[in-house]
Amino acid sequence: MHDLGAFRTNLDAIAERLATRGLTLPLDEFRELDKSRRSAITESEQLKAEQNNLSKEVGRLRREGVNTDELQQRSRQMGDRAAELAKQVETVDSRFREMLAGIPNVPHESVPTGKSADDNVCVRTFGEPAKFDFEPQPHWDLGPALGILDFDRAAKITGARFAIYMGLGAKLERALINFMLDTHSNLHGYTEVLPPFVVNSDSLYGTGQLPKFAEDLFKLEKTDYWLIPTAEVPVTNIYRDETLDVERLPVKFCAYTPCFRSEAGSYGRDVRGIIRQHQFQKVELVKFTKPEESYQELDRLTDDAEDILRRLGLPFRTMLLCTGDMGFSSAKTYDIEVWLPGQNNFKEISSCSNFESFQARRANIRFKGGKKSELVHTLNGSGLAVGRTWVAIVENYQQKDGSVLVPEALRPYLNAEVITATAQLK
RNA sequence: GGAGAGGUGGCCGAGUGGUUGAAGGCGCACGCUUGGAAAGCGUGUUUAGGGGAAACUCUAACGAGGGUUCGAAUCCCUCUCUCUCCGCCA
Repeated sequence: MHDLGAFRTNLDAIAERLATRGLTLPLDEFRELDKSRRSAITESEQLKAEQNNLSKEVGRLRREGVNTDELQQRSRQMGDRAAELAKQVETVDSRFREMLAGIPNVPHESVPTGKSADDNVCVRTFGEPAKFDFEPQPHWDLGPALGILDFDRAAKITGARFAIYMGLGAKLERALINFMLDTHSNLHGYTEVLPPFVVNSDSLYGTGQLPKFAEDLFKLEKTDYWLIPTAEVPVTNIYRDETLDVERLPVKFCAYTPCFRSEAGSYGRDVRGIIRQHQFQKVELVKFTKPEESYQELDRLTDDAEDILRRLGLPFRTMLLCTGDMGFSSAKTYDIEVWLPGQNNFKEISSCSNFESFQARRANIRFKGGKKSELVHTLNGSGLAVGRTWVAIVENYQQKDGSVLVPEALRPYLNAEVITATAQLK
């Protein structure tokens, strides 16, 4: 959500920046709406002020025993007209807010202009794609063969885009969660939180999923509850409608949660394997910072996420997203893409964004140092998507016989050095 | 799920339908006082929106939303949240 005042005064400059996202603002309509909104407000408030005065007059006269029938009637008529106008204000105002709420964040000046993912800029790489003296298999072949992944039975108990992890497959997922949480909380200074996995509409509005992206979410019937699509929602909303003491900033949280996404509109994309599931696990990093520190904190957050991949010895590249490829609420985003030999390609495993005050304004999260309170900047990034990390390990550490070597850093968590075929699934 | 109690400013806590945006207290800020501090005294201390260069001014907000009334923190209805007891339950 944009700031109305700033939006109004810098309309042309903002429109220009938004154009780089491929968005054309209806400037005339906006100005027209703004004008009618303000004149409606002025008119109805003036009327209301008059009516308030009349009411006071009535009160005074009645205490003196004067008959006020006529005055009361006038006041009533005035009140009715004021209410009518107030309704008009409400109509214009809600149309205005709707419009404002539907406008994405303005890209930071350091974001490259571009139309699609093709225009993203690689800012660094780590490691070299491993060379195999055999044909590396995709995880959807390796997993079932090892008896650690079962798609068919998952489809039976639930449906498409669900999976069962078995044996060391399940343990690997759990080991990764623990490894990531330990690394972030013990080494990177994040406070671990375990939030609700179900949230209300206000929270989704606060982080920007609602009202625009309801179709991407699962809603619980007959309630105002939704399954979270990411830990970003409950964790960012921890401080909704609160003012933090400036001394506490930056606040850094890491959280493990399952995530649920309807994946409406992604039919045919990543249909094989566990790359794109309705339910997946993620460890998320969330920060609340002072405005002047948010970009430095974004770089650190991205580095914290990358650190997980470095420790696991997984090759990756970090992409700075161009204006056309960024998410709705973001002002700047880095995607970390891990190398997947089974698909001979890089695949997004983390998305680290600075939302500046865009979410904070919607969620009303402030900080106070001096006299005046100010909106915080919010940031988040995956640290990392656990399912895709699982895939990266299985595919990068696969051996000729179909077994999977366990990365050094993970062995204390898994109590195994190699994942070999077992008869877990039959 | 059943029964009861309650949601007022940063906090505590008043509030007979009518100059109550809200007494009083605490806290906080500034000033006076002091060698310095404490105490004391004085002033100030919500947010959002409209108008204004500014001083300032108007509107709205006492959990949320409706209603009654010339006028609602105060009366009525619905919802919601918190607490206590009972039931059920991991």
